[in-house]
Amino acid sequence: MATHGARGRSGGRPTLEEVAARAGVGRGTVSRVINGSPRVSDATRAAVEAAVAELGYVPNTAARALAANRTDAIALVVPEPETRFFAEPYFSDMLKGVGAALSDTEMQLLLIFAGSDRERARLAQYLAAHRVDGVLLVSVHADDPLPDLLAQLEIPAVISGPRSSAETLPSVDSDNYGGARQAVEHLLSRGRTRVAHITGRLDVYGAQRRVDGYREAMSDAGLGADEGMIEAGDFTEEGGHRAMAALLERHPDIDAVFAASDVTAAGARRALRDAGRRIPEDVALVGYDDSAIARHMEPPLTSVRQPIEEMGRRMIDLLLTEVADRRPLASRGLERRQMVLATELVSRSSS
Amino acid sequence: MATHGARGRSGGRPTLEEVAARAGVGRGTVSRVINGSPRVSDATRAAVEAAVAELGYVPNTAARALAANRTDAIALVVPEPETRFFAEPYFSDMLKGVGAALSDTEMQLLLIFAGSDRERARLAQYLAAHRVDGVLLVSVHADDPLPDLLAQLEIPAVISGPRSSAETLPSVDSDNYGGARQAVEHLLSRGRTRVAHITGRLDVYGAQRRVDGYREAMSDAGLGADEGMIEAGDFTEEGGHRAMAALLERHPDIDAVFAASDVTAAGARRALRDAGRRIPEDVALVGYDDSAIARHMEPPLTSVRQPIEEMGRRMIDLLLTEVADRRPLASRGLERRQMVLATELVSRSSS
DNA sequence: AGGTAGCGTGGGAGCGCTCCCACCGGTGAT
DNA sequence: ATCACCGGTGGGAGCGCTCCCACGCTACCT
Repeated sequence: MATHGARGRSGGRPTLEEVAARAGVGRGTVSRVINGSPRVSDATRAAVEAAVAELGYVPNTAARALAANRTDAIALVVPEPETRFFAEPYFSDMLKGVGAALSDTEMQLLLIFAGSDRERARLAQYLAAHRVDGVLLVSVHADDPLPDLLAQLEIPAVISGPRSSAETLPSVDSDNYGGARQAVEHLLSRGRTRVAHITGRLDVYGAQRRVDGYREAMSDAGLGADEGMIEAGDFTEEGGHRAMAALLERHPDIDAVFAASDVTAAGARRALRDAGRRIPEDVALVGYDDSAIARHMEPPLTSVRQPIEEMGRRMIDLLLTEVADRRPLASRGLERRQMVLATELVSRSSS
Repeated sequence: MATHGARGRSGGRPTLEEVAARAGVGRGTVSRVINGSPRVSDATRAAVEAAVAELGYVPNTAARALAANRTDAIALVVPEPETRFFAEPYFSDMLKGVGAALSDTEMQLLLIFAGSDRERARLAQYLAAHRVDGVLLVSVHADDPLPDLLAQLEIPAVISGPRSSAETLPSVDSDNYGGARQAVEHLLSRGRTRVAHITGRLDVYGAQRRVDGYREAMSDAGLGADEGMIEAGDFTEEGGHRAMAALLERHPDIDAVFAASDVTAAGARRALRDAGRRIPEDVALVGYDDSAIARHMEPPLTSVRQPIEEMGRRMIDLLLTEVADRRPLASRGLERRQMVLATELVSRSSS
């Protein structure tokens, strides 16, 4: 490595100081221009901008981070193995929204997977080093220690699905309860009466809310709550298959199924086929997520669409607010920092 | 924001200096321990490590980056829109290998998409700010300006597929030529004689090499080079469908197809079905990549497997070497920095 | 006229680390 | 005994920036 003194000065990247000299102003002024402070005269600003352009000046991020005690980076933390991340369109949509919201910002987005214990330990170290200004948390389970760690480190965070109705972190979610109702009411409006539900992982709050929506839509329609019509799945295809098989065994006369995810619905479909049931003639099927799977299934799957991209965008908005508030220790608190977005039923031929 | 003087000292994160005081040694010694220098006595090392543990010291990355002029981060740059990244298992496998190779390192991996012009401009700015120590380039087209930019900025880089036979950057690739030969020879050994080829995007060097492999395997078998049996695809399903339809029109007697990717093969399969051809009875089909698609196709698709995870791992090895070499300006140069890994044919019922 | 805002500005101090030089004491060679 | 040497160590200088205080100046008050 080059010796300390020999670096800089000649050849290397230009520094703030050099820009200042070139523009004939002081360091402070250049810094103000770079950071868009309004307290600079137009003439000075122009001179500085010219010097910046001539020298091809690019601020040194490390120096800025050190002096200002911020990193201009936020992390999207996915407490799942890579595999699931890529398998589920949920994440890629979310990423798209997040990317879009960030694209006219100086913020850098980091994608961090924390599926294994080892990765989680690494993440903890990473956060302890305050290498990001804020964290976006997706798909967090009820007992995850991550939110507490973040709170303790005083790192702003926004969570996608609240962990419970008493979530303390700012959150953005879709209306799981309402979405489930939409699905069930749709099936009922089609004349179905024996509607079963395959749930998601029940340690995910959103999955519980879908169960709530199912239950209440059924009882509102005067169709008592037969708990035998509810079977636990886990958001996987295999789980959907298993659950559907169990349901058919208990209630061979089922005429409709609301599955908590499209992948689950795909598993259910397989079990229905195995049992010789036709879709939708014998059994109508509705999924959740409106993913690519839904469109390509045979028959195409009716599904509840969540505005995932939009959720990503809103999460960024919330997080950036949190990060900015951090500085003047604002009167934070009771403003509504929980956001719920509406879902939409996409009707296809499976129902 | 807290005033400058008031930060640190009390309450905040412990600094090197505080650890030094606690351990009763100098700053330099703590730094040496943190960085694993051998020039520290065992007793001193133990004392420092104890102090680090007691204080919960975590080095300040920004300060380190500023002082040492390195970032301890590398970027995986994907010059494609997010969509393709998620659609193709290639990338997720690569990411897995890269992640594995990096997991026992201090290096942080950044994932950067540069599909749009806007994103590319952002990336250029990012690289100009030297925010990463090195770059991993995947799926680069022949005319991409990125490699030149990296060279100009003197940022070490490793490329996955070479851009041409004269690639100057260190690269890791699978044996596209050999893989294509494997595929064709497999088809020939099954008694097929009218073997067509649907290519990938021909501005990708690897796709060209597959064509070469196809051509030479055919002519080595004494089956002249009928250029009409080659049709250009573009790695997409739609392209595969179109190409297959064109081939069938020209040569209705085709009895085998080697497609340059599994996705392409999926498109070809659809066109074959449309034309009433049975697979493999009428036409045998071989793909490339051995992705999930291959396993789930009907019938399951014979495919050429590239050791993508392994490639990711090797790329990291090469890149870390480059990054390290940078420091003592080593005798770089003629050592072999192009790496080619063998492929493997996975035989299934489509052929 | 003197007083007093307030804008636009320059530059000192400091962020927490790495690098390097100087220094210490104990070896082994002379 | 003298000296060069070397492993082990302390701490100064500096990385490039932000923050803030202080300063000059103009414009407006009384």
